[in-house]
Amino acid sequence: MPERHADDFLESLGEWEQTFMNRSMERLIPYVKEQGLSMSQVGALFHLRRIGTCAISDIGDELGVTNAAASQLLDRLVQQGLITRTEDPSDRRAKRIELSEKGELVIRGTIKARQSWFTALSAAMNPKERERTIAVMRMLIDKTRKLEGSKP
Amino acid sequence: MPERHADDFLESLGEWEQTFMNRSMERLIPYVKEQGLSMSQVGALFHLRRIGTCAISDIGDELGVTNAAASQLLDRLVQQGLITRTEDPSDRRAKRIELSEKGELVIRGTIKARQSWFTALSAAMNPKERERTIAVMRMLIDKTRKLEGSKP
DNA sequence: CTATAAAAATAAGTAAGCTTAACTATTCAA
DNA sequence: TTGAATAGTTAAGCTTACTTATTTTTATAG
Repeated sequence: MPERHADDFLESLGEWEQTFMNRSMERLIPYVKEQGLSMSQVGALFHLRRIGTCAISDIGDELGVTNAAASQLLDRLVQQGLITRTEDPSDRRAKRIELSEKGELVIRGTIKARQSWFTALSAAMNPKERERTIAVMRMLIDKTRKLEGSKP
Repeated sequence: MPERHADDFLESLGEWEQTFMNRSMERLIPYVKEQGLSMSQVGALFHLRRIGTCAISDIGDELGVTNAAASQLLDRLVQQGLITRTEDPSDRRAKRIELSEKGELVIRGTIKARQSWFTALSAAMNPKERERTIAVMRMLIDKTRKLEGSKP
């Protein structure tokens, strides 16, 4: 009955998602707050990091908002020195949005905050368990990236 | 060199987190938008579901905001029929905040949206791989729940 | 060269989400 | 029973995050 296996798979993955998110958010929320940022801003920084240097409208598309909204959001990030906004030399109508060094540091900080509980989890496992987990994680990462419509 | 293993563990878990989040957000963002909700509101609903029936101030603590802010946020959710706010019979100063049926449905919808890519992932795996994944996930869930300061 | 399209910025207006401060209602302890 | 503490709401004011509509600059097709 492979059906059963498939259901168990969805269930355990879903439950893991819940557990994972709860743990990660626990530290992320106060960290973002103390950095004086909003969740939207952090979200935008992450999208930017993922898609790399891009135009204003790309961020808007990504976040599902109008270009006007994206322009304003990014403007606030420029003011905080988290991104740079330069003219695209190949099309002077467009702007190139890029993470600044400070922005990269903030992202690293949020990742660190989110993942701060990883070490405790690691410590609660023996080498064999860690090894099995690494193998499964790598497989999942690989398979997920190969899914249709996958982003780089 | 157990050090090496531990590093690999943190790295693969971190990378999985990134991949996972990207995938989950991709569908969550448009879903939340079309429901006419904000990310904050969805976040509040999830906290409420996790901690169960509670007081206004509990939500405030959870989200790291003042009671006034929590009161206003919850008021908007009451207006949308997503939660109920009733007087606590044992202490009439306090209110009992509870998810409504509609709120529960919205939560299920966001979970479904977030996890919509799970089936494609499952399909990309063979039974043996799924089995190994289930075992690892269950172990991770179990160990994470046992971490110090774990929430119910 | 001109008309049109495209990218971004700006203006004006709205709602959400936050703060502090003041206020109401209730509980509880001296 | 009075007085302090607690739970929540309300008011006023601010910023963020959005919208639509308009404007500016640049690119491109005819």
